[in-house]
Amino acid sequence: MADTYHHGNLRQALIDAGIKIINESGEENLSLRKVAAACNVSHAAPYAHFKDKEELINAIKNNVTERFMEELETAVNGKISADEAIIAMGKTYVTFFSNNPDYYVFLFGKQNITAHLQMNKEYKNDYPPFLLLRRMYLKHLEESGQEKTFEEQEIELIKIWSIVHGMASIACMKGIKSSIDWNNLDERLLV
Amino acid sequence: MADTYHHGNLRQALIDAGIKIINESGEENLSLRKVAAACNVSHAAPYAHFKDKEELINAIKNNVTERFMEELETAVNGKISADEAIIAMGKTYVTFFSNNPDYYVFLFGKQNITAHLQMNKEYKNDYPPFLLLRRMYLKHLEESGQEKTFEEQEIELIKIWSIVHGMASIACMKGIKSSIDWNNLDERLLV
DNA sequence: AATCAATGTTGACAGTGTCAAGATTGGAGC
DNA sequence: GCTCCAATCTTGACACTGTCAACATTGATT
Repeated sequence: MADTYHHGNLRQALIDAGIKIINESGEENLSLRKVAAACNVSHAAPYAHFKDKEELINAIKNNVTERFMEELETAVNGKISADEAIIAMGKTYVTFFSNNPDYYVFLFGKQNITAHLQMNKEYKNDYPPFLLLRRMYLKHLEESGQEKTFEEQEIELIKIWSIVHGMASIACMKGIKSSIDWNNLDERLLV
Repeated sequence: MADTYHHGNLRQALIDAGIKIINESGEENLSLRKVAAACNVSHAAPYAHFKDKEELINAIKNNVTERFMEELETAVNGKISADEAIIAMGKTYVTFFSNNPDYYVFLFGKQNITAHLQMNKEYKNDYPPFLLLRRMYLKHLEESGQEKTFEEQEIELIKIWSIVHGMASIACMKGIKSSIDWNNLDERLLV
């Protein structure tokens, strides 16, 4: 038990402990009771901060997504053209999950992203990485002087994202990461 | 309890019951005890046929993969050129998982495909859909008179597969299925 | 007919998510 | 300072899970 009855910032401590457990032994090893124990707190204490096990997991997802977004934004910053920025995003996307396959499975594994967004209360508008991609894509259209309907834009966006997402998915698999680099990514992203 | 002490073909019955449960209420609702109960059999009976819960799940995966392969092969059969066949495969791939999002999450959700292959004892060589794609791709190279090293082939193959896999992944998400058709799939698959 | 390996049952164990009831606390208002 | 309340945490319980060991039943082989 902790020195004080009240922990201070148990909510964030639970999230951090959860991430640590996932990194060390995978999501299947994450239990509310272990997370609580890691924070020196009784097994039902998390229920003061999270309605569910699911709600804790979503909080962790948001936390990981924030770290991901930081990398994406540094990759995009400094790039002059939108085309460069999109390619850089794609590479960062793939690299990030290559380096953290646990995160990939954790984020996209059990439930699809749409479901994740629905659960997500803090990010009520959209999935942040996707928003960033849309911004860059609109810039790309502008720079290349193309005109597209909203519908066309959305479809093209989803396709670009599908490709990057699929590549990341594959890149996470064992053995592939080392033997492949996505150097002609641009040929496929911007047709 | 069943009429007879010995069930007859409990192994397959367990697999079928497992698939039914997954379709009706998702994988998170699948437990050994429920599967056993669905077969009118005691809670420990599955252990005569599967070492683990994981081993039952892998058996179910193989079963679903077989059904998937049947659709892929009918899609490919009858196509004259390899290019047509590859596009048809891609569309079937996306359509199959659009129609069965539960299967997608189940097959590719928790563990990546490589891990799935390692667990898989019956299909010791490779993942069948990937083998089919490789056959078609080699035919494509032949037909278009291209020469590539083995290394180049493998990389290109993985990239094609990444794209299709990513598209299927996206297509599984709610709302997207209806508003998008991958009609210019060919522009991306065979660069 | 006897025997054995395969198959199925029963009972137990530790671990899980969840809830209800109560204990402890910091802080707002007096 | 004191009271009181809402937030936080503990304790104890419940049903459910995967897994194992010990035992029961069976079909097939010898």
